[in-house]
Parts: sequence; C-alpha cells; structure tokens
Amino acid sequence: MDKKQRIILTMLELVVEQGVHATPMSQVAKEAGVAVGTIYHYFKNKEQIIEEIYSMICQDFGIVLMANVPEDESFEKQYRIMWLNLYNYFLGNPLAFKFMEFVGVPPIITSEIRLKNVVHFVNIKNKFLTAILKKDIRDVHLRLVLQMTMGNVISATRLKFKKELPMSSNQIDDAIKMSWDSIKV
Amino acid sequence: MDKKQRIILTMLELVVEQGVHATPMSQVAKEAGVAVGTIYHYFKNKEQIIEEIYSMICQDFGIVLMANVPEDESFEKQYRIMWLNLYNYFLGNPLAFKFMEFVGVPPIITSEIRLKNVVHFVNIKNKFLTAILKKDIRDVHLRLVLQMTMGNVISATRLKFKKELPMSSNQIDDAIKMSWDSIKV
DNA sequence: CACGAAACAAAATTATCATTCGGTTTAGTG
DNA sequence: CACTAAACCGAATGATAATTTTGTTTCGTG
Repeated sequence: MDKKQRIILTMLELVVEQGVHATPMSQVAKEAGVAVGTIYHYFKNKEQIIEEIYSMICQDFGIVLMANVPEDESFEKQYRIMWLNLYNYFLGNPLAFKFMEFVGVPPIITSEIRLKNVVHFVNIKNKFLTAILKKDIRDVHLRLVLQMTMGNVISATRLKFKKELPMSSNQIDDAIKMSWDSIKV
Repeated sequence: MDKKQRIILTMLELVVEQGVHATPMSQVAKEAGVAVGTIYHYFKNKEQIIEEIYSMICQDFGIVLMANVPEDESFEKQYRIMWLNLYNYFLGNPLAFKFMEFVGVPPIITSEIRLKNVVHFVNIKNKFLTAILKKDIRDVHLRLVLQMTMGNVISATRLKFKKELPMSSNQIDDAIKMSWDSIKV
C-alpha cells in the first residue's frame, strides 16, 4: 500500500483511541513504517491529515447511505434499508464511527471544513425532502428529520459498541421501528 | 467566589472552546486569576479537574431531569416534562452541553469515570423501567429507550446551537412528538 | 502574640512534540 | 548512462506545557 494511505490509516487508528493531541507525529511515523519527514512530504501539517480523514469518511457516508435503495418500494422500506446501510457501515468501520463521534467535532473539525463536505449529503437530503413533499413522512423541517434519524442510528451503534446491548436482529428491528414511528405520518 | 470553583469554571469555559489538550494550565491560571501553583494545590493534576467537571454535570443531570415531574399524570405528560427539563438545561447551560458532547467522551473520560457517575441516573432509570412494566411505553430494552430519548434531546439541542433551526415552540413540539411516538405503545 | 498549617505564588524543571532542514535514495526520462 | 525531480529519511530546532519545588503570605488557635 502506498505511504500516504498508510499514514492516513495509522493516524485514524491512533487518533480514535488516544485523541488528536495525544498522538504524536513520531508515533504515527513509527507505526506507519515511514520517517517523520515523509509525513510532511505528503501533508502540510497534522491538521491536514485529520481533515483528509474527515473528508474521506463523509464521502463514504454519501455513497453507503444510498446503496441498494429500491426506487419502486415504499419509503418505509427504503428508510429501513438506508438506516441499516448506515448502521452496518458503522459496525464494519468502527474507526470511522469513533472518529466521527469523538474527533469529527469542533474545535478539531471547524465549521468551515464541515461546510466543504456537505456536498456528499445532497442526495440523501433530496431523498428525504421529496418524502416530506409526497407526505410519506411527517411534515416537519427536513433538518429535524435528518438529525433525529442520524441520532437514532448513532444511538443504536453506541449501545452495540459499548456492549450495553447485544443488538440482536430483534433489537435492531425494535430500533428501526422506533425510528420509523418517530417520522411516519 | 472561591478559587477552586473559579478554576473549575474557567477550565470548563476554555476546554469547550479549545479542547482539553489545547488549553494550557497557564491560561487557566491567568483567566481564573490565580497562580499555576494554586491550581496544583487544589487538584492533583489536569485530569482531575476534568473529572470533577464531568461529575458536576452528571449530578446536575440527575437532579434537573426529575424536577417538577407530576406523579399523578400520564407518563406521556411526564415524559414531555422530563424531555423539556433536559432540553432547557442544555439551553441554559451551553457549556455543560458542549462539554458532554465534545469533552465528556473517551479517551478523555474513561469508562471507569463514567461508571463512578451512574449513581446519578438511578432515579431516571427506575422511572422508565416502571413505565415499561406498566405498559405505558413500548416493551423494548430499557437501555434502548433511554439512549434513543437522550439522543433525541441532544439532536434538538444541536440544531438549536448550530443555528440550523430556530427551534420555535412549534418545532420543539414537533421534536417531542417525534420522540414520544418512537417509544409509545 | 507566636506558631503551625493551609493557601498561595511563580520560577525552575523536565519532557514532549510539531515542524524544519540538510541530506540521501529512488525512479523515470532523454 | 547521466540527470533531475520527486520520494524519503531522521537528527536538530524551537516552542510549549505539565508538573515540581521552593518559598512567601494568610489566618485561625492556644
């Protein structure tokens, strides 16, 4: 694998378990198997590595969320699939989840950086917007629906990761049902 | 105000806008109007200050959540009041909200510290548990209900703070309704 | 008043880290 | 095969910060 990618992934790994300021560049270099100087060959500074990680994950979100969503089904069915898409992405990419939870927030990620990455979310926004217009879901503000839904998936993922619940398929069903009931008409 | 309290509050203020590792003790000392040495007279180290802030806020939670909850009303009404209790606490104490969102997480707050503070949540847990037993709300795992509800309040608060929504009383009503619909039978 | 303990101060210590710099190696090209 | 530009290296630099140490002040009590 090329060094740049290795630096990014090592930083991601270390940062989610130690925090940004607690992971020295020297450690990143060592664990990535490169010299410190090499890191600065590829990146302007530490901050930029974090920024690239953030951007990478946002892009993932945009793609993963809309995967395998059948256009000819009810919105409830589509919702269920999108919900699971995100949940399964988190389960399969715990580093991404933890990064977004603990690192991808101010003051590390500034609102400016966040703004740069909203592009990745236009599709999902449009999907929910038409659902509101078609009265498939409650007529409340789009931002509220999105934030609540996202929050629900995160809640379920948290319980799973913290091992506070096993999240059997029954419990996942419960969570999705609860989530859907909160937005359905 | 006594110096210990001043140190805690200054640390809280600086930490939510700069992050833990980005706020030097020297700055805390300066803005609190004490000498660096004085801080170490009251606290073993930086970590302990953070820990005391966390504990302080957890205690607030336990008290605030259960305030003015009428025992003789339906659980729906009670839920509404608890929900607003927390929401209003966040609005009135933005530092506490931001601390819990950005600082009160691993690896800064370890699971050990978190465990020490679960005492503050026994009342609220019991309240929801009896609601489940009395079939006032869905029969799903207590942890799921709590995490989802907490997540909903946080979602609403986030939208307000990030100024993405004005959170008029209508919108708050929407949010509470959505939240309630997700747990009601 | 004196005297001991707690409160307070800040300089000194020790450590750590992000970044730079001077240089070497590698790989592609005419 | 030169030659060059990019890739790469890691010691040195320059800051900064957490904590310790040493000493001074305050204050309650016998």
